[in-house]
Amino acid sequence: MFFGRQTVDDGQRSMVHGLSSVERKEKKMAQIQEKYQDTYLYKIRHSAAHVMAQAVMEMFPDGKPTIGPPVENGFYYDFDLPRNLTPEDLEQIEKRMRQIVQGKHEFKKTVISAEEAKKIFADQPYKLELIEGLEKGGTDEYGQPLDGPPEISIYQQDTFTDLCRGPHVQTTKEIKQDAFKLMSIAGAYWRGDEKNKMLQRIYGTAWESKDQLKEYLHQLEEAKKRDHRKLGKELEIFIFDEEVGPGLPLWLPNGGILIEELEKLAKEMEEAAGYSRVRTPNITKEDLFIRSGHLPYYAESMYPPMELEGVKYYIKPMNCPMHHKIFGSKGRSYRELPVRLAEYGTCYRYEKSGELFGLMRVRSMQMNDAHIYCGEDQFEQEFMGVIALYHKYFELFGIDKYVMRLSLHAKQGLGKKYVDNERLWLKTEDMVRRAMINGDVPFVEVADEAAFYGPKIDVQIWSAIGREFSLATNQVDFAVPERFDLKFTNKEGADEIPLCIHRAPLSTHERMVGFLLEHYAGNFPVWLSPEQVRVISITDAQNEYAEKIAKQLRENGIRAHADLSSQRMNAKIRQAQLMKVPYMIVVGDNEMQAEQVSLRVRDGSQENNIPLGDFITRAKDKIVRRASEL
RNA sequence: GCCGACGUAGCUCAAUUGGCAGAGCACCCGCCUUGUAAGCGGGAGGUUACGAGUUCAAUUCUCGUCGUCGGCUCCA
Repeated sequence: MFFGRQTVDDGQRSMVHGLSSVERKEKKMAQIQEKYQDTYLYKIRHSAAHVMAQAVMEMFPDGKPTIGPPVENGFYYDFDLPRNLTPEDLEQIEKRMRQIVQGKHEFKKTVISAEEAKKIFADQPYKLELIEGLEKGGTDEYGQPLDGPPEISIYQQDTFTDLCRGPHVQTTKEIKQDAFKLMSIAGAYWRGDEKNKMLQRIYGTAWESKDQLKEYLHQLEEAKKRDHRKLGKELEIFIFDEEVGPGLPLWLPNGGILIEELEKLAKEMEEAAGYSRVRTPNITKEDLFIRSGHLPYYAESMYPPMELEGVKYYIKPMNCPMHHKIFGSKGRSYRELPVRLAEYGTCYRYEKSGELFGLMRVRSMQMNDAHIYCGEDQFEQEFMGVIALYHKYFELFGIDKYVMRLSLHAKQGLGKKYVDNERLWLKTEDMVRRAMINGDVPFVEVADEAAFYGPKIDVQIWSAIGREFSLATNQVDFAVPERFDLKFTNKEGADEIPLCIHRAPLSTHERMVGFLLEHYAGNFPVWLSPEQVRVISITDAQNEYAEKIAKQLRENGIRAHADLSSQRMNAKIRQAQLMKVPYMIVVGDNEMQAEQVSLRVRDGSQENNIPLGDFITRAKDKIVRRASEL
């Protein structure tokens, strides 16, 4: 299991659906997520956060504590402190925490009134703000919305008192002094709002035993090995260059192959699913984005316009408006619906500098985009057709660690973040919800995550180091087609506005390749491997034979190179293994005389003296089937 | 964008309190001709990210710029 930090305390604003008859991983994940708050581990972590707060407040009596919840794998606490923390401070705090937990101090809960609470925390402005939230009943102590006014309680251990609803362990001694560790210092905005003051956050991890902690730290080390940024460099997939610019990846030849293979896959699948391919320009007049309504919502993350002869042009951050133009370029009958327009569109988004993250978050991207225009009666079938496509891809890649998230609007965002039409929001959200339930696809609902023009299903995945991303997306658009005056003639001969489904099952090339690198830890299946076969000669007496074999493989559509260097065979094999080449063909005098080859597979197994023709048949079969096995 | 840390050869990393910038791998040359994860020797490779400042002297200290990383915010 591997959750993003963000998802853990989402308990109140998310709901889980369609779990009854399905045995997928999401079910387990969702259940674990729901139950986390009832676990002993949760109490340990919550209590460790309080102990940490005590240690920090002893060090900085003038500091102001804010909130400190458990999160996945650990806990954090945010403070407003007179000076910035250093790594040395962290050591001190950790040392002091060990003393405190040894003290076997009891966690004592006291239920109090808002008035009493305000007295106790009179000199703690952040706590007062939380108490007011509790009093009004609008939000809990973490700022999450609540249904009614909750009971207000405090927890005390040793010298430290915190506003808290618990639960906690009995005494500090239950936090094993060798089973927790402070991990990092970070900045975090008060209440997660960038307009607020930036606080100092300390992240820690805590477990039931020393061994569990050790295991967790080991897992972190292992995860770093499959970080796509590290693998991307080692396997020569992509680079970033300072002079080219941040977030603008350069694809090396090996990366180019991955992209070509993904694109080939998408084209095959989309053709089979009845899509038509279109091509659209990378820049467009400002007018297009004014009409689409993107500009007010998106301007900040768009590259600034270039002005020529008094006309402003933007680099496109998305393809939809162009596809809308294609749909609207002629009269449409209900008979030709649904119209499915697909394009691997290249887009540019000016993500803030601090948001960039390897290939997972970039500024130039090639999107597996398509827009489906359909009537309302066709919606469910089309929407579920897209979900089916997702499942086909995920099965092919063996992706099972994901959550489908129904991203909804939030009432307070209407007219700001979201198109101001509550009726259509509720209607389309319900359409998606019903489609998912009818299709028996498990999903979670999360408020305030929709696109500005409609609800969507996002497929959430986690990078090797645990950061959460939307990989694929399937969105409903009930607003923009109207703005483009899109229509079709229905059976009754009247004009009707189509619904639009935006979808990107294979995400962007950037995020998909980043994800796949981590997913396979660089061990791509044969069809995706940039180099499928490396032919290794044992001495240079076989070089000519090796080259002949490589040529023959290439003529059969297999990506093969011969390693004719004068190194020892062992070194050549090592290099091929490090580059994670699935097949190594080894040829020495024996093979050359018998006109055969010896095969070493990436997993270490070997088969000696087989006819080349047999190997070619086998390799081609794996490639054509896009087999996951070697 | 915000808080913090970091930036040394193509890559991974060294360099005691400021005192001539090093190693392994990769690369080039030579030797070796080898049976399933590193054969041996030699050579070349650096304006220590960039720009200022302090100092007799700066990779080392200070400031700025750029970039990367851990988070926050935001997101395909």
